[in-house]
Order: sequence, then structure tokens, then C-alpha cells
Amino acid sequence: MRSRSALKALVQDLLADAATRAWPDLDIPHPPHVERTRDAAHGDFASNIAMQLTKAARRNPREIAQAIVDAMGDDARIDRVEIAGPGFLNFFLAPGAFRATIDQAIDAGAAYGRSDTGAGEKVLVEFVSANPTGPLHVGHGRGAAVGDTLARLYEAAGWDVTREFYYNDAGNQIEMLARSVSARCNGLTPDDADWPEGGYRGDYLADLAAAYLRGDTVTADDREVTGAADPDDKAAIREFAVAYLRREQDADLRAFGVVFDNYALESALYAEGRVEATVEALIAAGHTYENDGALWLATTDYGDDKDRVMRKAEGGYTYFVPDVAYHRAKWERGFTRAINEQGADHHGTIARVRAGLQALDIGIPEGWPDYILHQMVTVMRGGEEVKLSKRAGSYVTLRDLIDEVGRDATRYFLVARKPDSQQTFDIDLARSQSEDNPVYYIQYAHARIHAVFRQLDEQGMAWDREAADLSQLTSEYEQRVITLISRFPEVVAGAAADSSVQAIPHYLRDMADAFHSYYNAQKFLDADPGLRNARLSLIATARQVIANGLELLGVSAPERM
RNA sequence: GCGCCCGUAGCUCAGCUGGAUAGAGCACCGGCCUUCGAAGCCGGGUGUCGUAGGUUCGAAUCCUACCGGGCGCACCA
Repeated sequence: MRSRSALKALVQDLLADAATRAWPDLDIPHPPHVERTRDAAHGDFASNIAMQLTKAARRNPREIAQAIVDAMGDDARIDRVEIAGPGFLNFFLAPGAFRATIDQAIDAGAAYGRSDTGAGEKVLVEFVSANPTGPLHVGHGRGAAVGDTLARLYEAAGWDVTREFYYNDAGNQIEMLARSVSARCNGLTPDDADWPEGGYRGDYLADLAAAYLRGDTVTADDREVTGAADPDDKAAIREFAVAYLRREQDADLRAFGVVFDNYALESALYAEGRVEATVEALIAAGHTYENDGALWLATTDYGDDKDRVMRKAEGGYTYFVPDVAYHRAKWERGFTRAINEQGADHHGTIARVRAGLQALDIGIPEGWPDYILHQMVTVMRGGEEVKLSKRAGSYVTLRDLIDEVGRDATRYFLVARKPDSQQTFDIDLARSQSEDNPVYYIQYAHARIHAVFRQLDEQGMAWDREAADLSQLTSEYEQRVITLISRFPEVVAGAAADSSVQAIPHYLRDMADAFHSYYNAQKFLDADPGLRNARLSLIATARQVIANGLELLGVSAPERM
């Protein structure tokens, strides 16, 4: 199922029908490959289907193309189809087909660009998943921005999305956290000789320790914890510290516009017996063995580089066992599709988690779950790398960025590059309020359209959609805006299909560019009602598309700036 | 050493899963404000797509090797 408003889908359907009629015995790809053209001389859409069929049909591509053209019925939305070059089929759409997208977009409003591809299927997007040992850093910010935008894209494509955050609240890192807090409670600082080896050094622990000693009560993830005020009660400190830092992280995420549906705790996997049950299942499935006093899983049977220890010689489980138990639970919760957005520095864990799931032998597909990995972010200010924050000490926090450049610019920049690439975050650029800064450039286009409507109102007029004569929208500026509007559903569907968040910022940049050019070239508030209302319909649609696109990024669309 | 990611204009990056002459922005130069917001617009040129092979009608895109950069390679998480 594709969005009805996507012109590309129309061309694909007509083409598939014609090809099937022309070559009933051949296996016609469905949907056939159709793309927007770069050159207007090649029409609006082009397909290489004739070239693809040469082998099977055993004819030359132009001959195949001709047969397809002959089999194609008349459609008012298609002006003509030409055969070009080695055998491309070039589709020239009727102007009315493009104009119709304006009406469709106005009718659809905030829903324009959405589709039902996902058919309501469940998908779990796990992202951020930071451990509660300190404030979120820039890398978590990239994960939050990318993960949340992915979730929004899947929702727009018709999936039933659950956003989940997983954290370890029981392991060695938390033990180290508790020791660091305990040391702070006892008046030590990281520079003292007695400071725990490898302890967390950030200033935020001083605040945490003070809150604990005061007996503050913190609420996080449906839990309420009151500080016991005993500097040596490790269990009480651990519980308080986790709740305190979770609360801080959530405050940062909320400030960033990211809200999770669910939190998964490692301790809960133990408490519910899922870890033990998973170990037993793996043993029962026959993929484990004992060696050097440890219990091993033969992950190499499933593509891992080496086998992995499950239970250490000293007794405890390695972290990857609860990880497998967690993903098994995801599967059993009915998520046949699961996306894990995480930092590329953890890519080494992918093979063993998947191997563990395969070894369970419960029908989980080999490539499940999907992973989207993001590379590191380097923060620059004044041409120099920024490495420290006051609170965290050793790294730049997400909060630092939000405070300094704002939520909108931070979110935009963190999804504007494909996650695979390392990113340089230029604070000066993100803060600048000029055309250099794509966020402001796009938001300004949106605000500018609102300004036009305010002007309309001041002149005692109103937008009358029924009076619009869209056939008067003939300038190259108008054509460009209309074409971009018609592309939006394809862009959203494409970005959702291959999880390419960066496609949305790029599209919005183009859209803003087309609008600003149009604005400067032609006056919208024309005396002729047919033309004036047509132009108002067009820019109202552009405004809607920009707002819808920014919404996918979690970036605001201001009416005034 | 092994594995994953990246290498496209001076800079930052796109490039629609193999298509037709490789695209934007920035930077640089020159123009445009009694007119819907100049946070804007218009004009001016730039490429051994890291290198070398291969696959085919056709490669920035797929395969192999190499070069350069990043990240991983625990009975840590």
C-alpha cells in the first residue's frame, strides 16, 4: 500500500499494468523501478524497466519499451510517455496532475506525507539506553535525535511504534557509581588519595551526594526513592543514585523533545527470572559447554568471531546474557520488527546478541534485530574542539548543547548527517541566525508564509480556496514549489523505508530555498482573486509541508521569529 | 593482526539500493530594500567520486586488493 498522494505510485501502477499486459509471461518487478528525473527533458519520472527485462524477454530494450508504451491505456494525469536513450521510459505528467497534489495536501493537512505502508505492524525502537552513571553526553544526543526521528518516520509510514530505553541498574558500573557517591558523602574529592580507583569524577556527584545526605526524595521511572543519608550504606546509595541520575537524564530528554513509552531495567530481567530461563534454554538447545570453570556459548556457530563466556568462573553472568534475555523478551512481546539505535562503539556486541538469539532456536530471523549505528560527534566552538563540561568533567553534555544553541538547532544538526558518518557539530554555525544556518533558513520560510497571511488579514482580505484558479500557477518558481510538494510523500516513505533520517533535513532545505526564491520573484497578494487565491493555496501548502517535515525532526515551526 | 564504518568541489555534505552531462550549501566576487519580513533574493566555477583492477549495455553506487582516517576486538558494560 502506498500513499495515494504520491505521484510516483501512480506512475508505478500504470507502468506495472502496461508491462504485465505487454509481457504476460515475464516476471515484472512490483513495484517497478521509477525515479524522479534530474533533467526536465527526460520528463517528470523515468523507468529503466525495459533495460531490466532485456535478458528475460530476449529483445532489445527499445523494442520492449515500445511494447509497454503500446499497452499503456490513456490516463488524464499522464500527458505522454517517450522512449529515450538506450530504452528509458520517460513520463511527462499533465500539469493538472501536479496541481491536484495541492488540493490533496490541503485536505490531508498534518497527515500529508503519511502512508499506511507499515499497516499498523508493531515496531520497537530502542535508543539512547544510557546507563544511569551520569548526565547524557553529545553522543547520546545524537542517538536521541536519530532514534526519535526514526520513530517519527515509522509512525508516518503507518507503523505502530514503541520507544524504549534500556539500562543497566545493577552491574559493576553502578557499583563504581555507588562507591564514588559514598566517597563524596565522606567529603572526598577526585583529587584525594583515597578516591576510589576508576571512580566517576564529575561535579554532578557532589550535588547527588548532597541530595542523598539531605534525605531528598526523587521520582523516576515510576519509582520514588528517599535518600537514606547514611554515607556508608552502599545499597541505599546505589538505589538513590540510579533514581537521581535517571531523573536528570529524563529531564534532559524532555527538554530535547524525546519521550519514551517504556523503560526496561536489567535488574528486572533477573528479578523476573528471564536471565536464568534464557541460560537454561541455551543449555537445553545444546549450544553451550564448560571450559576453565566457565560456561560458554558457541556463538561461532552463528557467525561470531569467537565463543563467548556466559557464566564466569567466579559465578556471575557476563553482560551479554541479560542482553540476550532482553531481546528474547522483545521478540516474545510480539515485536517482529525491532530497531536498535546505538553508538558505533558498541558494534562488537551485535554478532553475539544475534548469535545468542539464534542459539535459542525459537524462530527468530537471522538478521533480527536491525541496528542503526551512529558515529562520534566532535563539538567545535571558535574553531577549536570542545571537550569538557563543568558538570560532567570529561565530556560535553547534551544539556550543554541545548542550553547553548537551543533544542531546534541541536536536533536538526544531529540528524542532518547520515548516522554512519562522523560528525562535527559547529556551535557557532548552529547559533548563527542567518542563511548560513539551515534551521533558521527553513523556519524563516515557515514564519514568512505566516507573515503573508497576516498581511492578507491586515488588508481586509481572506484566503478563499474555492476561488483559487490553480491553472494560473505557471511560473518556473511555482512549478518548482509544486514539484517539491508532490515529492514530499515519496521523501517520507523513502526515508522510513531505508531509515535515512538525513533525507528530511535535505528536503526541507530545498523546499525553503524554492519558497524564498518564489517569494522574491512574485507577489502573492495579487489583485486578481483567482491568481491571488491560487498563490495563497500554494504557499499554504508549502507551509504545511514545511511544518510536517519539521515535526518529523521534532523541530518547531514558529509563526513569528 | 582481525572485524565494522567513512573517504565525492577549497570546506561541510547529498546522491532516490546500477542509469542518461555527478548535485546543494558555505567560502569568494558582483548586483538587489519608498513594494507580502533583506533572518531574504539574483548572477558568476569548481571535480583523477581515495588508488588499481573486476562484474555489464551502463559503476560514485556491486565485488576484490591496496592507501588514508575513526571505532571495536574481556571470564568490563
